[in-house]
Amino acid sequence: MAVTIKDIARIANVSIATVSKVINGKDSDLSEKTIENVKRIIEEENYSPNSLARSMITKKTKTIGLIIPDVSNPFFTDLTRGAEDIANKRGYSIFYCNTDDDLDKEIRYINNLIEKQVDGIALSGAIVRDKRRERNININVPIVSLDREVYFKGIQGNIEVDNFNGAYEAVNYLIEIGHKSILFLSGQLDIRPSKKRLEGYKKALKDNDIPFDEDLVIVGEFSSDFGYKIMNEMQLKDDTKAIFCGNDLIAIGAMNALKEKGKRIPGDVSIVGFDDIYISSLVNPRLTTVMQPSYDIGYKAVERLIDIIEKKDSANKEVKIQTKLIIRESTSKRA
Amino acid sequence: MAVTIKDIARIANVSIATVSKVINGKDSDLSEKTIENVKRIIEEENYSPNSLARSMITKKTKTIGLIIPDVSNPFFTDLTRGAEDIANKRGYSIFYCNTDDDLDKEIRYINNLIEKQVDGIALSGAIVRDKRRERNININVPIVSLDREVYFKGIQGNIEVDNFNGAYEAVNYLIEIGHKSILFLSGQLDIRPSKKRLEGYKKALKDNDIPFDEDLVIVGEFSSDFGYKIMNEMQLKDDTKAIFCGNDLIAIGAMNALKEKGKRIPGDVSIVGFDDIYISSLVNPRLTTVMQPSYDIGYKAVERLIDIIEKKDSANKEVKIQTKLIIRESTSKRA
DNA sequence: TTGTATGCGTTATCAT
DNA sequence: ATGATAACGCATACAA
Repeated sequence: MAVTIKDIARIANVSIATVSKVINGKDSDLSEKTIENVKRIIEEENYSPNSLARSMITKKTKTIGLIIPDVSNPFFTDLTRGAEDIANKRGYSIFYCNTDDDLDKEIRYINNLIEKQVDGIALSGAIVRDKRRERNININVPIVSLDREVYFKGIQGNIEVDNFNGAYEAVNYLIEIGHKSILFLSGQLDIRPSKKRLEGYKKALKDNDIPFDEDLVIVGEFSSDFGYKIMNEMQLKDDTKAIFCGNDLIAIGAMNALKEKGKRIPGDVSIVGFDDIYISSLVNPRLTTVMQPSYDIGYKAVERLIDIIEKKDSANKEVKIQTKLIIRESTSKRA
Repeated sequence: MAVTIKDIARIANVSIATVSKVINGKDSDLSEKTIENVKRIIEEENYSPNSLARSMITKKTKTIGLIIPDVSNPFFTDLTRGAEDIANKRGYSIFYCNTDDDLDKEIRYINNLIEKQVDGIALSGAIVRDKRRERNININVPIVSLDREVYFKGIQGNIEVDNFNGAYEAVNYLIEIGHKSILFLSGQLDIRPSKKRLEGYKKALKDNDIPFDEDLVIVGEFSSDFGYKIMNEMQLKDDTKAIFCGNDLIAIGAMNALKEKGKRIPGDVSIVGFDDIYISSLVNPRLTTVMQPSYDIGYKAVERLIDIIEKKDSANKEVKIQTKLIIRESTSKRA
């Protein structure tokens, strides 16, 4: 049996109210002597308050849920780390949950988190959504959505990366260095970031008077496998010497396939990724890419969430995060 | 105000005891009619039980803590994923915590988890330990330690990778293909895995009648930076054409530095890593390495922990996990 | 300056 | 077949 506040009270010869007061620092009207005494006994008895009991009364658990598709995806691992850092700094604990982009699993997690009385949820939704179903689900804690679009009732904030502009800059850069025929290897188009990247791609072409060629857009998954396989299967048109990829994994896969085919990068083909995951600067040649500050995204999302929970809620509930084009070695002027 | 069991009872015109019974499936002696009725109202009212209140009574939170140095380290991200998968499968939630290899932070997390009444903790300890201090800390929930050695009282299980054998096989392989002078770029020697790898390295030399040369062991950190910098600073002895690295990040860093210096891999230098993180098969040349099943490690640790919590505790509390040498392209016969 | 009493939402025991 | 009630460990309003 763990020692409780009652035990401390008994041993210290005071009431539990008194003990409670010193535990919570509300000891302004207690005598120095009792405070010291109680503290000593708490120490001696190795007393640790039961936060469940406390939460029953305060209606706060100092706990939040973080729901993401998969930590193994480097983008989300950094995001997860950022989330934990700010949570810890603010005195919150994180329940972390992987949905594998499965909406059912996501909803089960949400229900579980609500039962566990989390103070709020940071959610990066599964790829395929169901507006109808989501709108019927009542979530009674603050949620901030992260990067992806969700339709639950009561979303209280949104952290969004400027994917449009990120893609625009990347493609524009490719055009600047002489490329006109640019292949776009996209991830699933169901999620907003993909749509925005496609829009950015199109806009950059348009602004440079290059006609859009739909054969140059191939939709797959956000994996190196997709990049590798598609580059193995398909034959690049003679004049397309540049590839813009939906993320770095795709880019790295594509790069590997191309290298195996004897193509030189960037000599024969220029490649740009998206994300700037850890390995992109470790790969050979080092990858030119659009950096998304994934750590910051997690950090800011949770910071925002906690602000909402604690009503420190500032004005703007939409946070837009900018990307940055990192030019490394996988791109070069078109010969 | 959230709807409680009381509200359901009132609306259904039954007692809270009855409602509680249907919630928990203990309805063997309730009439079909009331069961259906209560269920319907629970549905209608969107009732969600408060697990805090439940846990106060059952003394179980169905929650465990996972403490690791850093999710961003690819080894730990996979481990974290494995941990979550089994936890979820068994109906548990995970509090996840990063210590940055800081023992103080680790202990703060442990205390916090205990206050939150976790049913158990899976712990991969910080690098630098403090036996004296740890032995004074009383942890009243089951802990299983993961990969690294810790000294808290009440450790109830241990998942350990056979680092000795992993290193032995790797070095032995290098010797088999003709290498005699093998540089060892080790991570911090404070943790047991590093010590074991060093032992394995030495043993392989010994078994092949190669004298141990302490100049060939360099201790740094488990980062690509270390590998990169050390290979930039130092001059390889003429006859050392093989490097065994404490992990893949070191190996990749070293490989990059060497390539920049004009060395060909594996033509001029053979390199072996440790871990088999995701990127090792994406890098060029693809890295020969000692695979640690990091996902399984997390999975089995938490599985073991839950078994202990639920007293399904089978006999052996020590789980030893085997490594596997993955031969890829970064190694070749010595010319 | 300290203590008493109530209640948080549930489960579990024991009546009825 | 159903219900009344104690108990879990704590915070808080109020009394002393």
